[in-house]
Amino acid sequence: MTFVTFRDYLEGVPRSPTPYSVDAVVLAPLRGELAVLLQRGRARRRGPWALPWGAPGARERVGPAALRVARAALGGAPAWIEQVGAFDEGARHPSGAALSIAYIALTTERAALAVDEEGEVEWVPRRALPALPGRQGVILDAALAAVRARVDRAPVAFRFLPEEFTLSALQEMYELLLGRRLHKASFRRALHAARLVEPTGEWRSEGRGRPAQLFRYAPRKRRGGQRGVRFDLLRE
Amino acid sequence: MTFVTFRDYLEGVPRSPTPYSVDAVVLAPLRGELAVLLQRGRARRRGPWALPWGAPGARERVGPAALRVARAALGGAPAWIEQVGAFDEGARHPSGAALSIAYIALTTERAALAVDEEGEVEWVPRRALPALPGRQGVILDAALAAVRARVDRAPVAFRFLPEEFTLSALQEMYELLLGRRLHKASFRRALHAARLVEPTGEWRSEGRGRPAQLFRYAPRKRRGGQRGVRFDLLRE
DNA sequence: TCAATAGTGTCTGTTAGACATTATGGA
DNA sequence: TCCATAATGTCTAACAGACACTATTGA
Repeated sequence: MTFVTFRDYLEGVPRSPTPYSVDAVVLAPLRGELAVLLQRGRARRRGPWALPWGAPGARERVGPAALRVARAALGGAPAWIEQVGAFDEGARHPSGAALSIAYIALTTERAALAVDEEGEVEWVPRRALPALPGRQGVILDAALAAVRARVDRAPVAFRFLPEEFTLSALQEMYELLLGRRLHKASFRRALHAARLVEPTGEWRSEGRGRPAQLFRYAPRKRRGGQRGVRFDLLRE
Repeated sequence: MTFVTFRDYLEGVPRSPTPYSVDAVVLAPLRGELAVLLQRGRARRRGPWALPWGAPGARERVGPAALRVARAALGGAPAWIEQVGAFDEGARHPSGAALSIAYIALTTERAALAVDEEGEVEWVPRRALPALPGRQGVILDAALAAVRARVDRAPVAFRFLPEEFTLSALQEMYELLLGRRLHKASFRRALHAARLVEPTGEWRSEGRGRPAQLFRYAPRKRRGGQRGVRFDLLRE
């Protein structure tokens, strides 16, 4: 590996050199698939694709820095942002940082379609994702695994949907995130039992078929704790 | 201003004040409770209690650094170590680092009892935990929450047990981690259905009562995927 | 013998999944 | 009218939890 000069390093990216970078895995549902927002490699970087990243300012905390990076890539605020972890596997980060803090940022399909893909960024469907070089490949894999793992732990699915949504749209989102089909009646039974949504009172007619009632995310306190131990969820 | 080279930058920066610390939440079952290994505050620190922490060396990666910190506190290797995340909340870390990478380290009761508590460290039961000052309080809370969240996702309970264990011991461990009682027959039914353990063929007689068969952790491939969506696990 | 713990069989209420049916719009 | 989608009711197999019972050791 050839080291560039510190001058190049300073001009290249971070204003005050920080020892760690912040990397954002920006996700959205797009045409029935989960898609990741990738950007063209910056100047002097070979790889054509990279995760959006940045370096926190001297007094900037990593959370706000990640939000800033995601906003810059999206051209607007994501609906949700959450840390995945710290990574220092493999070769150094493109920024030269020894350590990289990874975040997942979620947004709606509507916002995803509004992104200017003529610019530096582009939505890449999960199935067509390139193998990102070095550490960013590890981060991307970990982020996608984290989304899947958190689907039934946190209201991740709702972050991908607009304020008001149909139950069919919600079910499709869960199916997309889980990668398998769900049973309609069971899905709705479990959803209502969990008291996670409430009807808005409005109905939406999209093309043919009976109009669907609109719901919003409105979690209520639940009586009783969970039961049993779900050994069937155990993974190595 | 004279620009140094990137190489100088890399060698220079992380040496004296490291920009990030590594903090270990070392956990073990102890006398029927989950306990955390805390250490007396270092020189020039006021707080009587702190999480074991360290600073990664110039070329040391955070994972090995965390293992080193946990080993030093325990006087031996933990059975398991896993990253929780990166934290920069609140006031600076005792080390002066802006960022702290937190790990959970698990070990058995046997190893916990072998720790020299006359030294700098001491096991503190979960119910008696002091409110750690500043960022370490956040890290401790997050680590305990992470353990609870990962119980039925990863074989966390097994990491707290020796190689060979009785099913009663395993159930007690799950009850300790989940904070609630489990039903014996259901527990065993679910456990065997998940094909996670296999009998060693030996039996252990501890005091009175019928001897218990010993098992080891031996996960086997499971047919069929999980069902349903566990909305009852959803948390804000 | 009793006490204590291990391990298993059976019953029952609950529920996930399957299936069927009704409801309501557009073409 | 037919078709497509929404929404819900009913049936059943599977299962979690409760309970009871047997098994096997030490005191």
